[in-house]
Amino acid sequence: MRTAKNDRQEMIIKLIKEHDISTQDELTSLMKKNGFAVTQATCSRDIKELGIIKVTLPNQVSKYAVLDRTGDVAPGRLLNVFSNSLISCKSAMNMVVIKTLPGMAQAAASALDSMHLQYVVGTIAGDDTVFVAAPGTEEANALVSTIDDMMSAGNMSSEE
Amino acid sequence: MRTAKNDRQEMIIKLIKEHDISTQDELTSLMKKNGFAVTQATCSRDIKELGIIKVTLPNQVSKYAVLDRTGDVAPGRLLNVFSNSLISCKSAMNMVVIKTLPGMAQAAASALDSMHLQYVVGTIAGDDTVFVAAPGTEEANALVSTIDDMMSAGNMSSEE
DNA sequence: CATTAAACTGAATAAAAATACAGATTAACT
DNA sequence: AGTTAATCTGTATTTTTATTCAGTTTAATG
Repeated sequence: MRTAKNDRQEMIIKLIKEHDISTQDELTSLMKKNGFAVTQATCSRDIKELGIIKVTLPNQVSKYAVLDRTGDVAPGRLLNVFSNSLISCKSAMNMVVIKTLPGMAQAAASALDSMHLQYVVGTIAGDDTVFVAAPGTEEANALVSTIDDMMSAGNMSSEE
Repeated sequence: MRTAKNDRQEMIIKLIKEHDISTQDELTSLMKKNGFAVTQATCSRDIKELGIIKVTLPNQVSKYAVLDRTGDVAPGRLLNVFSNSLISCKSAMNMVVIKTLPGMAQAAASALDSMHLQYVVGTIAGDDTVFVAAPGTEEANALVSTIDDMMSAGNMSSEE
């Protein structure tokens, strides 16, 4: 069921994505302009529920940003989630192409990101494929080995 | 040169990585236990400088976390929304990998697209990463320069 | 050195965000 | 419907964070 709260939180996400908002009072005003009668207290609660964060940009100005929630997991679990959803891993020039179970690519990429592996310049995920950019062909090959190792490590089905 | 401030900020990062800290007062106490006589005001300033954020975990508990900025944040003052959402920009062979604030990649890619820059063959965006394909390595490097310029556009004085 | 400017920091305070409390609304069940 | 429990939200307040102001230290230059 679609509640008023759902609509409100959706609008909050929309506004935060579209505008540079740096205080909850600002957000509250914007919400009112968009037809949502809310107070700062409610915005505070919604922001907390939605896991929205306040980031400080390099120019020392801060603003709210919507954070995707896959990021903060314990390392062990991370490796597990990652390795269990992988199907294959190959390199193509300086790119590593990882195949995952359907719908797992986002989670796998996010897990990979938080491992901070050497040579990973960046990752992009679709539904069942992750692209990883490496500096060059050599590094991409090295990454494939590393990831292959993790795939076998994760099969030792012991949990935390 | 290694200043007292450097040491202090390094310790702050260390403590935040190792402990679950949810207020600056907590951090201040921990700092004191580790031999750094600081006040909450200084912690606040350091946290801001370091781009450290406060995240709300899925269980609704919040804590500070070090946001990975890949170390190479571009200097200078950022102007518009596009450049404000960029964190870093590197090339890897013929690819340009752009890191953005969480949730900003789509917007950044779309903004980039509408600029019709030379050499941009195509872009694809995840949550906080944009891949840009260029015809070759040279062109990718040129693109990085162009984007770096945009990131520091509007700075008052020369670089630090 | 001496002088001036810049960077840094603490104490006090202002600004912003989170929450206790109470009333209102909704849900679930009899 | 009536009852109870749970969820939700605004007001007022507390808690937390950012900043102002003034004093200090550090750095740069004559």
